[in-house]
Amino acid sequence: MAATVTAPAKPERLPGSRAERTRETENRILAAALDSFGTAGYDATSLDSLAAGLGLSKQAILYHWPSKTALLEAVIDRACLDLIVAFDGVLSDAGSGWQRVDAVVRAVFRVALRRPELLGFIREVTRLGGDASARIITDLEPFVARARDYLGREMDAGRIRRCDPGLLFVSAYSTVIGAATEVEVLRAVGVEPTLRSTMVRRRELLAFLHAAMATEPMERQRPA
Amino acid sequence: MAATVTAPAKPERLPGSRAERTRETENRILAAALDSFGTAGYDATSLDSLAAGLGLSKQAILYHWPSKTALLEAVIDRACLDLIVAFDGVLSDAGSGWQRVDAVVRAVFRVALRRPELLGFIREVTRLGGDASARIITDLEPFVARARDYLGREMDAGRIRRCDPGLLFVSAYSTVIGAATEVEVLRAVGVEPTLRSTMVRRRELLAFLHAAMATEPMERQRPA
DNA sequence: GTGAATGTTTACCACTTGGTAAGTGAATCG
DNA sequence: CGATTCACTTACCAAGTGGTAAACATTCAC
Repeated sequence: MAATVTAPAKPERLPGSRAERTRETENRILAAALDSFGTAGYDATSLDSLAAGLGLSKQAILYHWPSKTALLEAVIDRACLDLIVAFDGVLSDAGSGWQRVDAVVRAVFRVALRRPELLGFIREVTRLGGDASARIITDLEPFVARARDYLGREMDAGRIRRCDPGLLFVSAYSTVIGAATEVEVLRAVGVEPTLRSTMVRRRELLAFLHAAMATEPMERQRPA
Repeated sequence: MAATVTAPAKPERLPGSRAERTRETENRILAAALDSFGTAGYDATSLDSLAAGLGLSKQAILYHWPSKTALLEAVIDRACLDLIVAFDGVLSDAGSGWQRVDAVVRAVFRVALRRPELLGFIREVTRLGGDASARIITDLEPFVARARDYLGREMDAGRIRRCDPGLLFVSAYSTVIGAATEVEVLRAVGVEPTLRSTMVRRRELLAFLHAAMATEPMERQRPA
């Protein structure tokens, strides 16, 4: 017995103007590419599989971007935009002193939990090197500059141990990204990536960072 | 005028027994693969290019290992062996307390300078995930266990801030590996990877780690 | 409604990939 | 010496790669 499907067979027409629909398509492609690039890796992602996952043909992708590397560049810009959006609030209105570092670390872990592919993608791009790395660095430059300036100001205020802001930034960056993304390494030391352990890890990391950077004793954490 | 080449045209026969020569060939393949996997990446390395760089044909490689993944596994074992060799002395006879961490960090930077592809390869394998990650974790397990035990003992002795040894290990691992390998990120903050800056970076990182981990003030560094 | 722009598909291509099959010359062994 | 094993090469293949060309359907502008 043939089931009578209520929904019509072929329409599947999304609402909105043509421009809106194409923008929507491009967004879907960018999101899927970001996900696959960030988890499977750039080389391991073929345009065919990418398109198949979206119910499109490869040439649909190549219509919106002329080549795979052009798509990569678009994904880089998108990822950086997402990052800036995710951190902008935190960097702007979070209080001064250690609260700010605390807020940033929390934001990183939030991103690592909700959008792990985003951090994985950043790491993947820095691994690819070449033009891709250059582009991501350019995109995030104002971001990095703000962080470095902040660290410099906090040092001047005596709240953070004085040292080279750039190098301190790299140390903190590696530590945070590593703790948030090195799932395999965590497994190696017997830490399963559960939600609970992630929270423990974050607290542990904050203690680590505070001990490494701050000069004042850690303030009381915000009440649970 | 044809130059009279003193060396005979075709012999190029390496000395040693047949077994020795094949072992030599396998070592050369493993070294080249480790290098390419660690810098260009596993996916970006084709057996053809690998063989061409060695003056061999691809099938020569497939003679010694039945597939590319089998070669990867062999390279993983080799890389872990190299790592253990590079660190064994340091972990055994280095003094107690903070000197030991100090010695380990120095060893990591030594490796990062002399054999950057080795650390890059470790990172690449943890990125690949799956069986490869499992294998590297198994290979390095005794190593990690020693490090964790050491951290635990130092905590008991009150020389290192008490916390979860596994998580502390991950933090220290990410920080050290990141500082040693994240060249692109370093460039982003304006740190060019020169020898001089590397030494500064190492000192900076040691201060960072010491502040994060130790309970006692840092001892005088060994005289230059 | 008509024609043009737009988004997408089918068809195709040159090239590279990991891997197989068969052959070859030298080293080794009886 | 002769047979065999060994290390390796040439020849080849099916599958997949990024990318091009052209046809097609839909939507928009007029």
